[in-house]
Amino acid sequence: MSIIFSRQCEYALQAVTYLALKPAGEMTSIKELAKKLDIPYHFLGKILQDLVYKGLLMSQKGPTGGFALGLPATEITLFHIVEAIDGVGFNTNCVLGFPECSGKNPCAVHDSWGEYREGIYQMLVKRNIAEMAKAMKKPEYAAMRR
Amino acid sequence: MSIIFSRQCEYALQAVTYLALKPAGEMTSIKELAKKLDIPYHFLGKILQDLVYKGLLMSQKGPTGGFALGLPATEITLFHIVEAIDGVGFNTNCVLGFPECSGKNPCAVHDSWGEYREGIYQMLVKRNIAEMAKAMKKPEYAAMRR
DNA sequence: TTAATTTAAGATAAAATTATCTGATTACTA
DNA sequence: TAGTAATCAGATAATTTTATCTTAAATTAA
Repeated sequence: MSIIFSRQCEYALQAVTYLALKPAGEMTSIKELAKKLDIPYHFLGKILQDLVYKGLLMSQKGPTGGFALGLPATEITLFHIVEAIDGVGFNTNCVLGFPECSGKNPCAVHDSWGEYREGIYQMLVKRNIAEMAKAMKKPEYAAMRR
Repeated sequence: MSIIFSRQCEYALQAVTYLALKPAGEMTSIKELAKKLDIPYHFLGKILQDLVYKGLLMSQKGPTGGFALGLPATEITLFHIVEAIDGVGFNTNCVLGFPECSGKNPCAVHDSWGEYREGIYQMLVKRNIAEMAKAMKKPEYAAMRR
């Protein structure tokens, strides 16, 4: 299957977006996130831990504990999350896997892929979680929030 | 790791390109392909079998046997190979994995991703193996052919 | 016809990713 | 202080992808 981001990364993007829909400062439990977003509980726990470690989220233990954004939603870009979970390998290697392909020795699609790659990169850098959350607020997305 | 095409798919693209560099009608063994392209022998065998089944390659058993293109190199597009190995899932689902995202209920990057996806699709459809092979003929790519 | 060489095919193994289980630690509340 | 609910952390399991092993079947050539 052709894919861009790992499942972990998709889960992370969804969870962080969900958190951005919450009132500032409110903590949300893994339980709620896993249930509403249909993500495996413990797997999600690991991912959130990772995001806390990277500073994108904050967490608190105990009753009333949970997770919340570690930065203002407008300051968390999609790229921050992708980078934290998947790393940035996607903008270095040949898209077709040719080991010899490089700027000096481009394969036949090297240049056009370069443009798309840069465009995608810019998309990730420019779009933040507040924007993602705003799109999710539409009534059609009600399922995500309840 | 962020990735677009599976490793199998990368191997397939490289092997077919290698075959396109050979004189028409000449058979090339898995052994040679695996060695020159540094791809695991038996794994490559499976992939080539698949491509034969899909009609993109032809094969012959016995001494002097091997694999060759099943169509003129100009008629095998990158998309043919990607489709045969990875399927076409990459141009249907939300790039960020949001289950509710669709044309009716777009996530914040739905539209821009749509443009890149279409561009990448066109790139795959328009570029054929003859073009890939031509790029590989440069001296810098000598490693691929010997 | 026999030996050698190659693909075909199925079983198995290894590695990576995804998912689950268990117990420890922390913190709130009654 | 005790109980409860939550994250933290490590081990384990399941699944998928990648890779290997073995044997069979086909084809060529001596």
